[in-house]
Order: sequence, then structure tokens, then C-alpha cells
Amino acid sequence: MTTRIDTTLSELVALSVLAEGPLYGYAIAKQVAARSDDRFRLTPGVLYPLLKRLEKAGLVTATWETVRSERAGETSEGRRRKWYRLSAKGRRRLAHHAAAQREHQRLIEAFLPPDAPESTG
Amino acid sequence: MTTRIDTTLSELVALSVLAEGPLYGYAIAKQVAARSDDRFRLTPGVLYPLLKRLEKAGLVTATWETVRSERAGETSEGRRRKWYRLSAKGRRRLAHHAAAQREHQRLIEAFLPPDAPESTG
DNA sequence: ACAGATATATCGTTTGCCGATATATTGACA
DNA sequence: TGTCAATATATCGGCAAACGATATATCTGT
Repeated sequence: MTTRIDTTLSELVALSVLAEGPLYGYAIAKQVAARSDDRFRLTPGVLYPLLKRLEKAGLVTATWETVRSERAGETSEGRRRKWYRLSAKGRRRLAHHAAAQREHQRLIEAFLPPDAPESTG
Repeated sequence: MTTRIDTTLSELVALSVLAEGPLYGYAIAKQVAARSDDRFRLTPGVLYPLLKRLEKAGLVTATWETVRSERAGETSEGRRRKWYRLSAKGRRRLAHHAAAQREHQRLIEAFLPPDAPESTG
């Protein structure tokens, strides 16, 4: 098998943050942003299609939650949250992705100019 | 500017091998394969559209060469080779890509499980 | 009452990898 | 001399996925 030129980083980061516990979609995006110092962003147009793929592939399982606010009481439908939990299969996939990423990074080194050490003069 | 989730690795590796001197398309592909221990491959369907993009973007300049074989002498058209040379703009782009890649890799670390050190027991 | 954050989701566009296919030249070997 | 693999360029259609825009609704703070 040949390493793909094009890696699915979004899948890696989503599975990665889910490895520490179940999260709902919006929280996944926030977590990814936080961990990357706000430089990787899972925008809605990326996030929800991705989660749908992950669920379909059996990498995560999902359950709905309805949050009723104290203010609104029983008068409203409440906010919907869809919680995602990493499956055993998802955990294996994450491990595979992580290994592949490390290998990937090692290979890319061969195409980067050598690290310039601090100037000694 | 936000780091793209989807990085164009093919562009990086092509520019990278061209940084050491002009090459023609096929040679670029061979060089990329060689440097990556045959794990990154620029297949024709990737390579030529890529080179067209690079040329159009002014990152490389191209010149045709016609190689006449000794055997065939003047009886044949000769094999065509299109040589690509990194432009100043291309060199800047490469430097930018390299910096972005290093930053990219640093960020990804935050999503990989900690390196397991050699077992001490 | 209102604005902004939270929360989910879809849509069309664009990008670009990928495998297959096409065409031609050249070199090695029988 | 014939044949095959390697060299060399290039295009095509299919497809996966990122991206920006848009839509809808709820909740919180002022």
C-alpha cells in the first residue's frame, strides 16, 4: 500500500478529541480549535458531513440529547445536541491514523530544507 | 490566515525537488519517489495537471528540449522533454510551504497520542 | 427587546487526487 | 528483426472532500 498524498486530517482531529470522551458536534469544533490554538477550524460545512461519514462508517456512535433551559422551563422544545462517542473501531482507526501521520511527517522531512540551527556567529 | 486543513503536499514535493535544479516531469516523479522511499508517487494524472498549475501560477518556467538518439540519428523526431525551472516566486512559495508544513506538523502533534518512550521495565 | 453565542444541518462550487487511457520514443535483449 | 519494458508527455471522467454561504432554532447576557 502506498501512502496517500492527500491525507484526511479532519478525520484525525475529530477522532482525536473524541478519544478523551463523548462530545457533541459543536463541542468537537471548539475543542479542535482550542487544541490547535485556533488554527484548525472545523466549520459547519466540514464538520457535519464529516460526522455523518464517521457515523456511517461505524467509527462513532451517536445519541440525541435535549437540553431544557431553566428559563424556558417546560414551555420550549429545548436545544438539541447530538453526542458522539468513539467506537472500538474508531479507536483502532485513530491509532492507525496516528501511526500513518507520524510516518507521513517523517517522509515529508525529506522534502523540507534542513533545520537552520541558531546562528553561532 | 487560518491553516488549511487540506494541504497541497504534491505542490510542496514538486517544488522541493526542483529547488536543486531544473528537471523534466518524469524526472520529477522519479525524484519524489526516490526521496520518499517510493511511498509518495506523482502519477501522470497528478503530475501533469500539477505542473500546468505551477507554470500558470508563475512558480516554474518551462522549456522544451528535443533529445535525438544516436541510434535513430536524424531520421526521427526525437523524444520531447519539458524542463521545469523554479522561479524566484516559486522559491518563495517553497519557503512558505516549508514553514507552513513545519507549523502544520507542530499543530498536528497536539492531536497525536504522546510518543510512547522505550519501555524501561 | 435585542444581539451574539450556541447548535445542527444542507447546498452548490471548486479543487484536486486517482485510475485509466492514449500516443510516441527509446533501450535491451533475443 | 521483433518484441517488450522503460521513458516521456498528456488528457479524461469519476469521485471525495473542503469551503463559503445559507437556513433554522435555542439560549444567554444586557
